[in-house]
Amino acid sequence: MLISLSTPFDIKATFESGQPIGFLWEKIRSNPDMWWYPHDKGLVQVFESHHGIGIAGIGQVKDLGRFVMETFRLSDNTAHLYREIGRDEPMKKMVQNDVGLRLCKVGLWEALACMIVSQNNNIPRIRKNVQDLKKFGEPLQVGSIQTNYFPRPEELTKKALTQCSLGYRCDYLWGTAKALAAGDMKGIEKMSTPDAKELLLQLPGVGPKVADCVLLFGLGRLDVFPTDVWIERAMQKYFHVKPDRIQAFAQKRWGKWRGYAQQHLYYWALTHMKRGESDMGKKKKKRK
DNA sequence: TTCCAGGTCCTAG
DNA sequence: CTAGGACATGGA
Repeated sequence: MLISLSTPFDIKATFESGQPIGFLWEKIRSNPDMWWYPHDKGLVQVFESHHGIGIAGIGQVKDLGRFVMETFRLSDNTAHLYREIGRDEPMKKMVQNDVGLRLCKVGLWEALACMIVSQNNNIPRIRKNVQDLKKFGEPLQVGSIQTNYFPRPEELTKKALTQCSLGYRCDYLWGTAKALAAGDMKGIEKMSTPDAKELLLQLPGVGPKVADCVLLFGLGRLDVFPTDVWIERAMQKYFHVKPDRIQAFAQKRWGKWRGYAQQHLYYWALTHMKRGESDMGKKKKKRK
């Protein structure tokens, strides 16, 4: 089964813009423009073809269409929403520069695991940590491809986690896995965004930033604006907004689509800004 | 050797 | 309630 997309889809921007999907999916070494992930009893592949973007189900993949629609949010009217959030500069140029950047949805647990691991960590290592976690999921063989499903919370053990070099995040992830296995997040999908956030904040290792990311990438809520160091720097540089004003500003300017605005701003910062670029003083660490 | 990385937690004031 | 440091790990 093969799906051909007509909407803009930039593989690199989508998978390498710091979203959980880019940490969870695997990239083929010989072809950096091909990515895959286990689904149902087979694999879903995304790749570049002569006609544009192709998405294929390899092996037994029952509901490929629905999975693809949900994961890549293909029913979002991006043309309309980009017009809305891109009314003025500089967001206009940021959105137009990355029109093919898809905001992707993964499972709640997968989003939690990725974002807990991401704190005070760098993107290449986050990816490595998340891929290491897959060693503890069920194996899957499709043709010559050998991979694993991402492990369910109840499949993890404390001992297994300590083998993933997660550092101090290990205890956070273990605590969160136990909470999910115990059903602590039950019903969160149907809750309002503020209520869902309050519930997420109960989990160990989940603060405001991780909670917002989980709301955005794991629950598909667009009415959040996750703010990390990059967003702070970019908001200061491009919008002259100080950290304590970011939330109010984003809500007023980009409204219910601010999750999309955030992702484009983040990717812009990632690809256009240097590390220390900002007029805000950075906090320094001291020796013990 | 020192600094940094899509932050959170804990403590002191 | 707010500010500041600790927290593991590995790459530059």
